[in-house]
Amino acid sequence: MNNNHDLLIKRLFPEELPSPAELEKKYPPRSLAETTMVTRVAPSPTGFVHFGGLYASLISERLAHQSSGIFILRIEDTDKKREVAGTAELFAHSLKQYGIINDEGLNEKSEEIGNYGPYKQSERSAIYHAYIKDLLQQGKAYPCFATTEELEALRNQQETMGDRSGYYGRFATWREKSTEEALAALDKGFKPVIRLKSPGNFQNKIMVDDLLIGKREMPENDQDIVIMKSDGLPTYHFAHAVDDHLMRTTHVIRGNEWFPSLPLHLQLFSILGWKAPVYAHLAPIQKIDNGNKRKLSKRKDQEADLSYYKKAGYPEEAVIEYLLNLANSNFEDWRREHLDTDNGEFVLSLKKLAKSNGPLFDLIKLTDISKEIIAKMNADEVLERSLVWAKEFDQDLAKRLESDTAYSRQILNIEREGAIKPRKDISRWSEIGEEIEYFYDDDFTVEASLKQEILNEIEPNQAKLIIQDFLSTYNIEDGQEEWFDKLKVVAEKHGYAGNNKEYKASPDKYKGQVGTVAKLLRILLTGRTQTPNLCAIMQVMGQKRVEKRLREI
RNA sequence: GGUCCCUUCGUCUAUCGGUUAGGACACCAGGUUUUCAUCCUGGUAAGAGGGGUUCGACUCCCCUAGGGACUACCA
Repeated sequence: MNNNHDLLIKRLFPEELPSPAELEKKYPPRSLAETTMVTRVAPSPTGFVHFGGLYASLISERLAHQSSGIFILRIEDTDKKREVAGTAELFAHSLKQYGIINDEGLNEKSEEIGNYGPYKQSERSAIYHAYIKDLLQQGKAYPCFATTEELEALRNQQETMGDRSGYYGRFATWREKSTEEALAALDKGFKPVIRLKSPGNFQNKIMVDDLLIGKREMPENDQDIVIMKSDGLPTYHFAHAVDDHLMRTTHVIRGNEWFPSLPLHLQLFSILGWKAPVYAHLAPIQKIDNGNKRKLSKRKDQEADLSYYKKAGYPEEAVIEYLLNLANSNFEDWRREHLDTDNGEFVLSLKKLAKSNGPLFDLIKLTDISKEIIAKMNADEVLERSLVWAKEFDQDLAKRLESDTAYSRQILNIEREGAIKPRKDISRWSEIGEEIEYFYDDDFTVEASLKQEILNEIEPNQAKLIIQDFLSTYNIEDGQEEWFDKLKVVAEKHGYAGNNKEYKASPDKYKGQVGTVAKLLRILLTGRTQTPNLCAIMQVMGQKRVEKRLREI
């Protein structure tokens, strides 16, 4: 009997495996202070980076580094069916782009760093097998040859009978099978999964503790869950326990979809004889759909995919600040008091993390934050970053920006550097193209209808005279005040009030007010009715261009 | 069905038994500006419902309702 049991284990794991003791030695406890946190983010590489993944990464990284700790990127690629090649690299790269630096695991150069690796679960098979073999030897796990069909049938039966579904208790038939039966199944070429022989009782209540949710009572786990799939790879649950123990993770920060598995995970740690990490289960970012909230979903919501923000051209720090805002609502107070401080200096508090069931994603708030952030940038930065964006997503804009970078820089600097109130009208790089369009001559036109609109307000011949008079005194060097004074003189000469108050006081005395004259210039120069400061625009455009456009009347 | 979580302005949230329930975004109105974007001032707007406990409840307890998660050889 005993011999057969050994034989079974040998047939299951013929390879040479390290012992648990050796692994303990190879991955020793980190010599860190009590308060230091070791955190990790553990995405599964299924083709894209989820917005929520960035959120969890941000929180984990900040907490680790605020405590002089370690932040790890581990790749959970145990589901070979869903894996999409290159996602691990994409994740590492994205983290880096958003300024989230991991100390261990895959870095943005696709190198693995750190002494607690490998950090890809598919490369850790020997480690998982070592522990599974050990559990098998101790009789705490067993092979199960139940087929998918059998399990399906079991589920159906349980459902109709009103039983809890799952592989547990009297339903866990392979738990009771003899070693010989297992060997026979093996002989027939069947590939088993390995199940945990759960010592739990569903009737027992255990206390679980979560940093965000608090202490809660939950039933003990009695499910003989699969710890190793028939392809030899571990399931999430088992890999989590092994990896977070061996990597010496102190705090597991993850989505609260895992909260129901907590009794199971605690049981795994206990069976393996390890101290469980501290858990913090994060509420997922949600979206409203037909009046109901639901998690952001890759399939339905483009904003679930991080690449959406890149393509739309939101600056990375805007996304980060939005996320910080969701994480700690006092972030915006901090931001008001520290206008120019890097958000890295904000101290993130785990305690202040919302306990709600998940905030709704708010694109408008992101936009607002983004406008503030871009407004603070200088022209060089705006040029450089919009150019980087344009090269990837808008070739025409890139060409335009590069055609005369000094000119582009001047355009982007209008009402920016040195301005008391810098413009806050750009929220994403994708808006720059339209914003600066009219400064370039290649396809500049004034729509006929627009021209007509102003010529209905100012009679055409008079408009010509106004332009003539204006150009006769206009000097490109004129500052704001001089410029406007001259405009007023011209306006008044032609029967327009010099300011709105005068006009309003006696509208009958005037044909209009100086704003109407400005509108004439604005339309001829830019082809639109709303632009930044006209004087500044003209200075940037230059004497020749201004004259040419104004004479196009 | 079972287990568990959640519920304050439209949205994100503050309040940790005594507040005119505060802020931010959004929205509306007024003001400043040559237009717009700003900026300034003001405004609309909230404790799911019902029971307790208490001198007093958004806050503590219970019930109901609504929403969410999990219930795989997916994570």
